Amino acid sequence: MATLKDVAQLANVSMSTVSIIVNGKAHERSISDSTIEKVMNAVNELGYAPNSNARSLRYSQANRPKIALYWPFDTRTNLLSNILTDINMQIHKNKFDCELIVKAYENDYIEKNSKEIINNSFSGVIVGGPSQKDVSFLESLETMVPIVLINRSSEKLSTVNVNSKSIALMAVNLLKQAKKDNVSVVGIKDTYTASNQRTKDFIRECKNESIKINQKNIIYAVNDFNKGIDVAKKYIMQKNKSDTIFCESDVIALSMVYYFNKKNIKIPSELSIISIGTLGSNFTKYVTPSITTINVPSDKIANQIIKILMKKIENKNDKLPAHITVEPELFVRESFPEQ
Amino acid sequence: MATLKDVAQLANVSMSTVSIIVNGKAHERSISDSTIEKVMNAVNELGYAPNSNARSLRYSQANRPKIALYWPFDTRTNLLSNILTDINMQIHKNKFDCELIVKAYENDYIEKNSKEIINNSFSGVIVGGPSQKDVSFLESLETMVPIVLINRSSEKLSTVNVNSKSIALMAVNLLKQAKKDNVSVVGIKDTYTASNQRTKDFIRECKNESIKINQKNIIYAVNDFNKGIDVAKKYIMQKNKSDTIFCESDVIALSMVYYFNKKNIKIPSELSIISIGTLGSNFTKYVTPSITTINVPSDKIANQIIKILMKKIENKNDKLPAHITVEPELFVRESFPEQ
DNA sequence: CTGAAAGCGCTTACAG
DNA sequence: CTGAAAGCGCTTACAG
Repeated sequence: MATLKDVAQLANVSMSTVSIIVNGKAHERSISDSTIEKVMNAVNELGYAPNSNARSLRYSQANRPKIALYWPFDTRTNLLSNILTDINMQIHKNKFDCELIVKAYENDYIEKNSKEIINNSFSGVIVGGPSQKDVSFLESLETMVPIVLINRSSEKLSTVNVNSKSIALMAVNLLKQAKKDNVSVVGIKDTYTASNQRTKDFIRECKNESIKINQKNIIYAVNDFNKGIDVAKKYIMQKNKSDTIFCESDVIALSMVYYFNKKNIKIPSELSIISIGTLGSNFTKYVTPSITTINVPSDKIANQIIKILMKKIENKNDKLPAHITVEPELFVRESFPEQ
Repeated sequence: MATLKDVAQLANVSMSTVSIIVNGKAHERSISDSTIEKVMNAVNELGYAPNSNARSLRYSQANRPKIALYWPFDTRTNLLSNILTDINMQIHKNKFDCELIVKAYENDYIEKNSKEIINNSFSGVIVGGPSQKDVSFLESLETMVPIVLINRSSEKLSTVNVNSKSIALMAVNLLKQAKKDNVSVVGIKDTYTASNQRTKDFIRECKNESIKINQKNIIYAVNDFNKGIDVAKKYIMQKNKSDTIFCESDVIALSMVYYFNKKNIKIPSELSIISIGTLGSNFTKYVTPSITTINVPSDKIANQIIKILMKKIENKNDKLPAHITVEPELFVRESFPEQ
């Protein structure tokens, strides 16, 4: 990478002159046109780009903490988009004077980013959507930088999780109130995480309350907007199907409901649906029928993440990982019968 | 802000020692426990935080271009969330080795951020959702840094816009094919922008094609998920209502359709609906009935933004603002009668 | 109109 | 076990 010095040498002028020209102050400082030309030629020849770190250092620019949000780069449709928006808002609300840097990473390969994490380039790191492998890697890192995982568990790193058991209990309560004792389940197929914790918790709580779930009535699907169609088809083909579906993701539930409408299956009279919500509650509120969801509250998650980081950045001695659990939010709507 | 030097002085040790300890290498370098304690006390007393610019400079860390995305901090539900996700993806796809920094700003007050923009702290700046005032301010800035505005027009700054006229033409074509010659319009009420360009364009094109729009059949509403309810109520109360609605935002269209369903107004046989789509096409695809939308393609917009910035960062001489127009995408669905 | 020098805050190779 | 010094790349006040 060419530096100011290189440019100065090539153009046969001093570094000051180059600096002035590169910063667009040539005329203000009445640099001669010939010098400007010489310098700009050198700049282009060398492909010079100023080093922003040096610049910022020189400017003694407010040394704001830098927070990095690592984000699997192919994530578009889930919780993470909301969380990013909410992190942005919470930084503002908490008047946290920091710089938020969004870094895409590839699942299973967050180690490629290890150098910048260890180097303490950041004052805090938030990791969304890590695989098991990514989590293990991050845990192995010898770094002072506080790392917060979103919806993952770890002994060593801080975590903010939605309370998976609460989700299960909320769902089970709804079932009990409506006297539903037999449920079909739609779970998410995920390559990168030992996912399905929420579905597992739900299944366990159902057992506790003697709500029946036939193994054959559990359908797994990729968390994709279109997959609800397949899921609905599979559901319809089931023998001994239950009249109730618990769905791990509203992303799937949307198209599922659409297909049931098409097939004239009446919701909720013939079929009741509860879904976990990750999209933000507005997206399931105005479909017909509106979908009863137990929502993962991205705003609360973002808020807790920011609080943890602010605290740990404030107090370096606070080395213990924080583990915060956030409660889900129930939205009772038309897809599930009123008690 | 305390520096390493301050800590060293207070702890009565050299800067090297402080640096080693602060970086967690105390044991590896066998620093005595008493020294560690002295230093950590000083660190805490002064609230020392390392200057990451100096650090990065010292590490000669890859001097990646920094791209700042300015974003009105209260924006949650519209296009911008998608664009951020897409910018992230496009950076990856284009193998653009840069740092993406997300900065929240308050509409009408982007000037608060002017210093960091002028300083060349960034190699490129993307601005989403600026008000007229913000645009004027940015235009007045004497800076070498390329600035790209999303969906705004400017002579001086680069812009990436969805082709508003194409949207209008697509909508008008649908109307003509379906022999609709009388339309109601739902427009967005926006505090910060001379918005409604799209609605204006649509109205103009309708005139060109002799499609009637009664002034009384134009309803304005804030772009909020719940506002479709009010809009639908107002529509229902209209005298001489048309049997077709053109809606400027799918955010509004969702709840509007929901309310029409409730009131048993049959779509599309009694009432046809076309909406501009900003949410991403999946969100209007699986509501019942699915909504015909003309979508603002956030992926294409993001792609163009990144291309402009890559080009301008590559070639400093390229000072002329780029003006890129991106074509909308039509999704014909159930809310509008098949031709 | 242009240059030499100081210094932003940090880390590391080296010396002791 | 700890310190003095060099240097990362830049900008600016000063000198001429």
